[in-house]
This record gives sequence, C-alpha cells and structure tokens, in this order.
Amino acid sequence: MNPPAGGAATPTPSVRETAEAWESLFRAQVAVMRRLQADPAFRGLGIKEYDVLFTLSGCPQGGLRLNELNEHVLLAQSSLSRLVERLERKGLVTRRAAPDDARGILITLTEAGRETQRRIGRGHVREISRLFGGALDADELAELTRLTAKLREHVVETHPL
Amino acid sequence: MNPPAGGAATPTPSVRETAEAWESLFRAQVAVMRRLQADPAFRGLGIKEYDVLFTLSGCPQGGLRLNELNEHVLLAQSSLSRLVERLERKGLVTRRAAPDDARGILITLTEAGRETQRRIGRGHVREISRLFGGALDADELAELTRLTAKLREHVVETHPL
DNA sequence: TCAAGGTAGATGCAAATGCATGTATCCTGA
DNA sequence: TCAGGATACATGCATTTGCATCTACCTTGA
Repeated sequence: MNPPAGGAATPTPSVRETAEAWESLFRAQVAVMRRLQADPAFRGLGIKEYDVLFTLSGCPQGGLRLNELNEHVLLAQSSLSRLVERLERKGLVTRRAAPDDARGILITLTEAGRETQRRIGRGHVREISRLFGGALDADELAELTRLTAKLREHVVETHPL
Repeated sequence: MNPPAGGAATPTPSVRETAEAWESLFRAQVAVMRRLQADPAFRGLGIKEYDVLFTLSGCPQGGLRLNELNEHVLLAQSSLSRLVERLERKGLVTRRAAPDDARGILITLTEAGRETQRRIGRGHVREISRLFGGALDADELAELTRLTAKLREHVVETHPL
C-alpha cells in the first residue's frame, strides 16, 4: 500500500499541490509529444495511427475491441472508429465481428501492419531516448515510471468513464 | 545537479527503460485528460481554449505572443491562430500588434476572459484533485512534479523546435 | 418470453485541425 | 544600404474530429 522503498505515507496533498503536479505532467507531455510528432517518420502515418498499431502489437492474441482500444487513445469513439477504418483501407489492420458479442468488432494487425509498427517503432524509441537523453538518471526514470503507472491505475480504477 | 535528497546519479537509462517511462507518462496523461475533458464545465469552452486562457492568466504583464503561447499547447501554429481568433470573437482575449515587433501580435486576457478562466479554473482544480485523490501521497506527488518539470526543462532547452 | 433499457459501433454534419503557402516585417552580410 | 533569407502570423483547402443520432445487438426483470 505504501511506496516500496519509502517510509510511512506522507499526508494527502492539497488541491494546489495536485493541480501543480498535473500541470507539470501535462506540460512535459506536450513538450515531448510536440517534438516526437515532428519526426519525419510520422509523415505518412500520423502518430495517433501509429499509437493504435503499437497498442495492437502488444495484444497479439486476437486483437482488441474498439472500445478497449478507445481507453488508450485520446479520441472520441466516432473518431477512433474512422481512424481504424482508415487503417483498414491502408491494409494495416482487419476488422471482423467479435466472437462473443455480435455488436463488437475485433481489430487485428495484419502482417503489413505489424511490420509497419516495427519499422516505425525502432526509430521512434531511439528518438524518445534521444529526447530524454541526460534529463533523468536511471533511478529518477524508474521513479517517474512507477509514479505515472500508479497514478494511471488509480484513476482508471476509481473513475470509470 | 543531483536529486536534492538523493545520492550519486545512477547510470544513464537504456533505450528500453526510457521508452517505458514515456509510455507510462503518456498513458497517465491520456487517462487523466480523458476524464477532465468529460467535465460539463468544458461544454461551452473546450479544454484547449481554457488552457490558453489559463496560460495567459499566468502572465499578466502585457500578455503573450502567439509563438510563445504555441510552445505550451499541442497545436499547429495555424490552428492556434484560429483558436485565438475564436477567443477574440467571444470577447475573452484581445489581439494587438506587439510593441517591439510589428510582425507579432500580443494576446491579452480581457476582464471577461480573466473572469471566465477563474470561474472554470476553480471547478477544474477541484476536479483534478478529485481524480488524483488518494493516488499518491504528498512526497510522491512532489517527486512527480519535480521529475516532470526537470524532464520538460531538459527537453525544451536541448531540443529546440 | 418479451418489453424496456443498456451497450457497441457507424454515420451525417458542422467545427476544428494541419499542411502548404501567402504577406508583412525583421535581420544579416557584403 | 539593400538583397536574400528568416521569422511571425494569416489563409485556402483537404482531412480529421466531435456531437448527436442511428442501428443492431445484448441484458434484465417481470
């Protein structure tokens, strides 16, 4: 329940401290994302499209439902629906009826989609590493990962959409 | 140069660790932002528009230039140009020629804009606090703020757009 | 079993966005 | 001083997005 390596939990943060943390997190995300988007690798395929391919690549067993995918992406349901339609037209994903629920569609990477994700992904992680390079040491980076993961989990679990 | 409360800097992180940290940061941002956007307070005025008002509210002395504003927001220059145009039409900001550079425009909050920002902002920070509530204790939150601020500063300084 | 309400995804349409480019202004070096 | 290039912002236009709504399917309770 408490931080693994730490002592007792410190008090609940104030509204002000919380707002500050969110602003800092958000601005960092903007600064990094703005620079990642500028990568020529995202000329032909937008970074949102890439993100969908990436997310699908992490769930190889049968793909994902549209609504599951939607949890990971900052897009309205209808926008994601059409984004996936575009990916299908490009031959990067397939859409078929979900096996257990005829309302749903199951989205799967095609071989071309998987290959595209890998190709772009290789350069992408290098670009991320270049951007972050020297900003944080290994401990700090691990702590950043831990804290953001913890925040996300908490938010997702206690505040359903 | 080193973490205030820490010891010596640990090694440079691997590409993999860096990519993991970015994904975690990004997903946390998505989860939080998705829920913040759903706030009925952002019915009449989108969260991006609010963000511009908020940023302007932090720089009371004469406002900001469009290109300065653009650093804070994840929008193409042309999109921000039109977003500001919309805010002007709503009477929330004014645009006038920058004093020192006739190419630039200086964007300033109107009284109505400042009031709107304050009104929405009050509920907004409470909503942030509610979302984060209990996710992290005070120390963890402070560390999250510190790490994301450090990351942002480093990225902005070493990777100009 | 079936009516009522809920959920998954698609679609029409207006608004927002980004790219390419345009115009005006500023800067720099010969 | 001035020509060439850079910078700041605006604009035309095609694409993308979100809202409201639709259809199809699922679930529940009487």
